[in-house]
Amino acid sequence: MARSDTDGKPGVGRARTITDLARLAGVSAGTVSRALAGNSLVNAKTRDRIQELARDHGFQLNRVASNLRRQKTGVIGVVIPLGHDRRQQVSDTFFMTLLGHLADALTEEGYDLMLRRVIPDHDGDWLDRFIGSGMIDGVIVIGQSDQFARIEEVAARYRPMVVWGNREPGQVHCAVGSDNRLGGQLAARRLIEGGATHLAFLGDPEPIEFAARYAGARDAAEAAGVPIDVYPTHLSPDRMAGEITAHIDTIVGRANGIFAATDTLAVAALRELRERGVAVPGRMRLVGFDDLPISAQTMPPLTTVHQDIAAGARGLVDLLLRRIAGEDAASLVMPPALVARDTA
Amino acid sequence: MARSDTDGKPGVGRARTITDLARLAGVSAGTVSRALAGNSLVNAKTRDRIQELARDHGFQLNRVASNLRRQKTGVIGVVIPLGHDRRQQVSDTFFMTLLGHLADALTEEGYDLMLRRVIPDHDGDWLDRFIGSGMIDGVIVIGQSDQFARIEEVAARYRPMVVWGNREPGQVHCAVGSDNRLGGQLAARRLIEGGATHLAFLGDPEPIEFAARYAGARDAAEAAGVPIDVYPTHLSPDRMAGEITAHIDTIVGRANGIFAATDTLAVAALRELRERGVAVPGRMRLVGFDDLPISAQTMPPLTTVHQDIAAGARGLVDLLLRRIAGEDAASLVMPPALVARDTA
DNA sequence: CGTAAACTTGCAAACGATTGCAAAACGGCG
DNA sequence: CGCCGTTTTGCAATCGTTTGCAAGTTTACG
Repeated sequence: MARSDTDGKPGVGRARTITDLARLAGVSAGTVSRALAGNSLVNAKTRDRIQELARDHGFQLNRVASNLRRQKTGVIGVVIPLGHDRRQQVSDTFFMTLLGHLADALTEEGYDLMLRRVIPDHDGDWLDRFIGSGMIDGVIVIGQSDQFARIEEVAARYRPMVVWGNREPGQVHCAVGSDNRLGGQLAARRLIEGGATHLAFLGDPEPIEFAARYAGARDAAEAAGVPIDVYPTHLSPDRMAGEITAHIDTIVGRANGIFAATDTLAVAALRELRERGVAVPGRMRLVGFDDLPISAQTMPPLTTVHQDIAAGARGLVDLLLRRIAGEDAASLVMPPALVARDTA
Repeated sequence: MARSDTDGKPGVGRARTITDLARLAGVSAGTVSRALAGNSLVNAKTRDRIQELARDHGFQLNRVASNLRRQKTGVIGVVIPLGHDRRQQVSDTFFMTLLGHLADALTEEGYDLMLRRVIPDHDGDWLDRFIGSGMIDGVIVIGQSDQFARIEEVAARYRPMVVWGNREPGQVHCAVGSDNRLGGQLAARRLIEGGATHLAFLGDPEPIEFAARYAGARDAAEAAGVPIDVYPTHLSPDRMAGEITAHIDTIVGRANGIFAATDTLAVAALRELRERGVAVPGRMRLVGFDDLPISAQTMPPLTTVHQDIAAGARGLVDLLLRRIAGEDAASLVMPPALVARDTA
């Protein structure tokens, strides 16, 4: 890679390596390294002189070499496993928002973020490969997808890992997530208290998080002696719309309360209902899950179960850093909260 | 880091370095390296034997060492500069969606993605520091923010960089983005053709992309002899709501057509209007920009200017890879398209 | 002025993989 | 069996920093 020698300030070439800088300063490479690190072992005057020299020559430490030598990278891996047919998950608003907050929290702590999207079906080794690369100091897994078993297996021998998702009794891996079951209970209870006598669960009950939401809703429904039906619906934008359209007439015929596994689904359902002239919440009550930014903007504003995404991100980062430090941090389950707006 | 020697298959320890593997196979490290790389210089039988050994011992190549030696990392940096008071940009839906598609496109090409969020005001050296770290083979800058000059300066000496944003005449850096000015024209023309006689531009006209959208709208407004006022509004969720509430009464009093710089703003405005009982599009016409997934879900569905985000991401990646390969790829300006829904 | 203690510096060995070059092994053929 | 041309392999240098250790330089103080 050719590089002009006359960039930067006039008459001042760029210094590429610490050795270049050492030559310029008339000291050894070791001293330069210590000077740049602010190591107190080096004479204050020399240190300042070298740091100034580094600035003047636009010197940037080669972090790859540094990482190799120190066996630490200052990079946290964030991996999103895409289970079967959940292709679009990466652009799912919830995950994207979580990712944004993760970026914020990690930046705050001086870490870089390496994002990797994997399809476990194509690459059974996805977690080991990431961890073994030596490029990251720890890993955050966003969503358990259908990889619960593999995550457990890896967790048994690799400490610096935390997972966004559900916590099962007796599970090994450190997870951060909402109490999905409780959230489901809150949602269903709200619908029932508002007068709903027949519930519909809108969403794919396969993924473990959604399964928990459904289980919670069923808890509440059974306690109140109210029936609840499942209407499986995918999250990917291309399939979602059609599936909801297909479901909605049946739902309107049978139920008077909908619990959507996600606000994304709830918003779409709300639109379908209003297009058909079904009064919300008059004729049909509706509760979502997530409390995305859009949810306050619908007409009428959506009643939903709030997850504090920013707090979740901070929790993930906090636990991970503690595990990197060797501490044996435990899982974190965050209580969801019902946000009562106007759809239920 | 202590590591048990009995992980994996029974009786089979883990091999950490290529040298471990070499010892096990009874060959030299060089041969193992070549075998794993599938290099034809090594005997086919030896190669297979070594690869099997690697599998059995759960061997993972240390990519940090490999990167250092090869002077290539297989990682692309994605950096989001947050200009003054655009703190929340990272969680802005548009950027998040773009990021998701970038992750897809880069994964497709076998690259990893390193995400970095920077605040240029706090760190004037943000671009050089990222580039000089040696950790990335190229960089994608998401949004020019108020850093146009610095990006230009860096582009003059660093090739593998592409930027999402506006293209100015004579600009050095390689950009991919929509023709914002044309988009603005489309929006304003639509409002005017629908009968609007006084326009309002909702959004911060400072960032260069938004400035271009406003300029386009003014082109169309002037051509039609229609006045257009600017109502500066920030994008960060905490400030946005209040500012829009403050603006909306004035707007309703003076104008009958709103061009919002972003769908996010449009959706919020739509809500305010409906809350006040202002008929849309009857009394007030409204056009947004971006065509986010939500925009089709509002009531009534939002008329907006569509940007093909997925295509943009592919364009960014494609151009970057060509530049990494040494080609001198030029900027890409994508035509926006008006999506006529029901608000104008 | 001598000596011990306290600072500074340089040297050289890592970190783990890749690769040019030379040596060794192999196969074919006269 | 000897020689030559191919394959295969090993050796050792290299990528750029960091850091333990030893050597060199000051400083302090009796």
